[in-house]
Order: sequence, then structure tokens, then C-alpha cells
Amino acid sequence: MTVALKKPPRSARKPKGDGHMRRGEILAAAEKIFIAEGYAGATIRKIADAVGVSSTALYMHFRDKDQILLEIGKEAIEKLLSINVALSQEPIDAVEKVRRMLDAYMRFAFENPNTYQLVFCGSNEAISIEKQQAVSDLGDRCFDEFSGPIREIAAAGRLKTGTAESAAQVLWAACHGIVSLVITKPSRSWAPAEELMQVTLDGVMHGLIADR
Amino acid sequence: MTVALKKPPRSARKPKGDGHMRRGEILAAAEKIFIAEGYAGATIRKIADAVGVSSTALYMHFRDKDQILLEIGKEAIEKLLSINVALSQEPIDAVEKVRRMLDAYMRFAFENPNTYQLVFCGSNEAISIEKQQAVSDLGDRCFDEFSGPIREIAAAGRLKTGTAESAAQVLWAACHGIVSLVITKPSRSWAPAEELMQVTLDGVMHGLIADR
DNA sequence: GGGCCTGGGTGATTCCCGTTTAGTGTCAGG
DNA sequence: CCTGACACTAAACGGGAATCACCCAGGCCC
Repeated sequence: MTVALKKPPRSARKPKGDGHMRRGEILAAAEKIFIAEGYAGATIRKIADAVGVSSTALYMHFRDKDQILLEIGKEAIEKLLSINVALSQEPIDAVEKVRRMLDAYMRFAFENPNTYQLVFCGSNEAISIEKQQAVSDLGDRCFDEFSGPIREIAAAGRLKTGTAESAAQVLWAACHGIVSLVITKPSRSWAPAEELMQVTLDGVMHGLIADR
Repeated sequence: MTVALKKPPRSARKPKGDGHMRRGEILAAAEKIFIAEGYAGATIRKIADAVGVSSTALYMHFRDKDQILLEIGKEAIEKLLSINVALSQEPIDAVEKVRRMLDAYMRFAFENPNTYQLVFCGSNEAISIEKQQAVSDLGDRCFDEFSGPIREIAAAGRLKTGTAESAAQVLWAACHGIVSLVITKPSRSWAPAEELMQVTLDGVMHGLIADR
């Protein structure tokens, strides 16, 4: 009474997947779904179906759902970090560095809205602080890279208000504010994104940093 | 808890019955739980238990969970709106109005973090745009109240950059940025909230609005 | 009074979700 | 030829939101 092939709809199931290969497949599928449908839309079952394995199989490679999606976030932040590292090594004025970093940050957010939300908007409320550690650490390094030039500017006495610490946080927050609002409230009528970025950048830079 | 809230059949004839009472009870219980445990923590079952009623009963008074919580958000925004209305009628400089509105906004956020997140952080991404309409409309009126003074400032030619529309959005966003980051990422080491508010306000006001 | 509608309320049920358990088949190596 | 690790699976669990098919008390109108 062997039950032969009772599940035809499992299309082209991959019989073998050795080790880290499968892990990559899962991440790729998860990313695609997550980008298209957001955190809640990217369910374990959907991801598993896309890969062509059972939902249980995902737990071979990841501790839980959050870890899968945070891994995606991690990779995204790594891109951001590399941009910041590259910029911080260019031979340009610290103020210009700051401006370009913030500009890159906002563009990144607009280009990867779901990923941005996952990492920076506490979007899902349920991911414990512990689980976020890896991503959080990367975020810190990102922020460190950014606050380097700010400290330079502060040391040069060109900060109009606040300390290097608070100024860096406020600059970052202003950019986060505009992108997060536009991303999470797309139904509101916003000025064009380019204009919003420009005004944010101009306003906040001139407001916090003295012209030479 | 004994069933003490039984209604004696007084009130000969009420067109809508005592539906208001239950509705109010539900909202009160929901708000308490929601403030303490956030969106995910405030489950239908918990709210129903707190009221002393079956979970199904909540659907007599509200279409779904989101509507309950958005109702809470609505009440919160109404407070914010009344602050803005009051400020906009005071006989003070438009710039001062803007400053005080933003200050009140940030303080409101810090004092009601869960409510703020619910309404302004798209925190759960699952609430459809339609459902948010009521809250969204209130938010719009709030924003209108805020952009009145901004338009005055723009008309007086005191806007350093952007239009009245984009400047208002950017000012709002800067304040949203700092409070939303501090609220949703409490594990990061932040400068004191007072300092962050001060620096944000100073920076963004000086950056966008010309001194007289 | 007797029928009848109405509206708040209920327990059981449905459908997903993330996650766990108990296994199955395969294969490398001693 | 056994053994154990490995990649994987079906089935189930517990808990969410939401719906279903009912109850039952009261007001209304002959």
C-alpha cells in the first residue's frame, strides 16, 4: 500500500540541496517575496513554496522567520555601510561627506522601501532586541562612519547647536523622518521626493552647520 | 471578576440601546492594554476578557481589531489637533507658532509612544489604507493647522528653501524622525530627549526659515 | 396575552500563522 | 552491514482574527 506521489502539485521539487546552497536559495526567495509584499506578506509557507520545499525545511537553515528577514536586512545595511566607508575615504570636505552620506541614505530608503522599513521602522513590533543584534551592530558601524565627519565638523567649531553626538543623531533622524513618512504613508500627497530630499538636506545642513 | 456591570432595564426607550456603554467600555479596556503592550499585545481575546465578554462581542461594535485601535488613535490625534488649533489662534508670530506646534508634537509622541507608533509609524503595515481613512483625515486637519503659519511665513518671503508645501512636510518629518527613532529603537544610546528636541527644533527652524 | 422582529451575546468553527515533533530516506565511513 | 549525520517531510499544536449558526430577552403591534 505504498502511497506513490500523492502530492503532484509540489512542482519540480528539488531532491537535493547541499548545505549552504539551499540557504542561499531560501534567502533569495524570501527577499523577492519580502520586497514585493512586506514583512507580514512574506510568510514561512510562501517562502518554502517558492523554494520548492516544505515549510519545516526553513528551520534547518534558520532559527525562525525573523532571522531570515533580518539576514536580508543585514545584507542591505552592508551595502549602505560600504557606501559610507567609500565616501568617508574620499578626499573631500567633511561637510560634503555628510551631505553625500545622507543623500545616499535617503536614496537607498526610497529604492528599498520594505527593507528600509524592516530595519529602521521597528515596523513589526515583534522582533526582540536580541534577535536584532546582528543588524543593530551593523547599523552602529554605519552610524559611526557617519558621525566621523560630524566630529570633525564639531572639532572645527562649526556646529551651530548641540554636540557632535546629538547633531549626528538629529541629522540622521531628519532624513529618516522624511523617508519613513513617505514610505509608510503613501496615500498622503507629498511633494516630489527629489524636492523633499533637497529641502531636508539643505535645511538641516544649514541649520546645524555653520558655513565656513 | 463578578458580573456587576449588568444593566437594570431602566431607560424606557433608547433609539440606540445601550450600545454606547459597551463600546466605551471596550475602548477603555483596549486602550489600557494597548498602551501597556502595544499593537500585537492587544489581542481581541485579551480585550474581550478585560471587558468580561466573549471575543465575538467586540465585532458587534467594531468591524475588526484595527478599527478598535484606530479609534484610540483617533482620540489621541484629536488632542493633538486641539493643541494646534489653540496655538494657531494665539496672537503670536507665525514662526513662534510653528515652533510651539512642533514642540508639542514631539512631547506628545514621547508621552504616548505606543499610540504615536500606531498612528504615525505605519507600525504594522497591515492596516489597509481604507481603514485608516478616519484617522488619516484627522491627521490632515492637524497638518493643515500646522501649515497655515508656514504659508504665512512663505508669503512673507522668509522661506530659505522649498515651497510652503515641502517646507511644512520637511519640518514635520524632522520632528517625526527623531521621535520615531527614539521610540522604536530604545536600545540605541541616544542623547537626552530634551537635547534632541531642542537641537532638532533649532536646527530645522534656522535651516528653513530666515531670521527677520 | 401571542406572535414577531431586533440586537447584543455566545460557543463552535474556519482559516492562517509560526513553530514543533516524530519520523523517512539517503549516504559516507568505519 | 551497520551507524549516525543530514536534508527533508507530514502532521500537528497553539494561538491569532474573523465568521457562523444559533440563543434569548425585550419592545411592539395586533
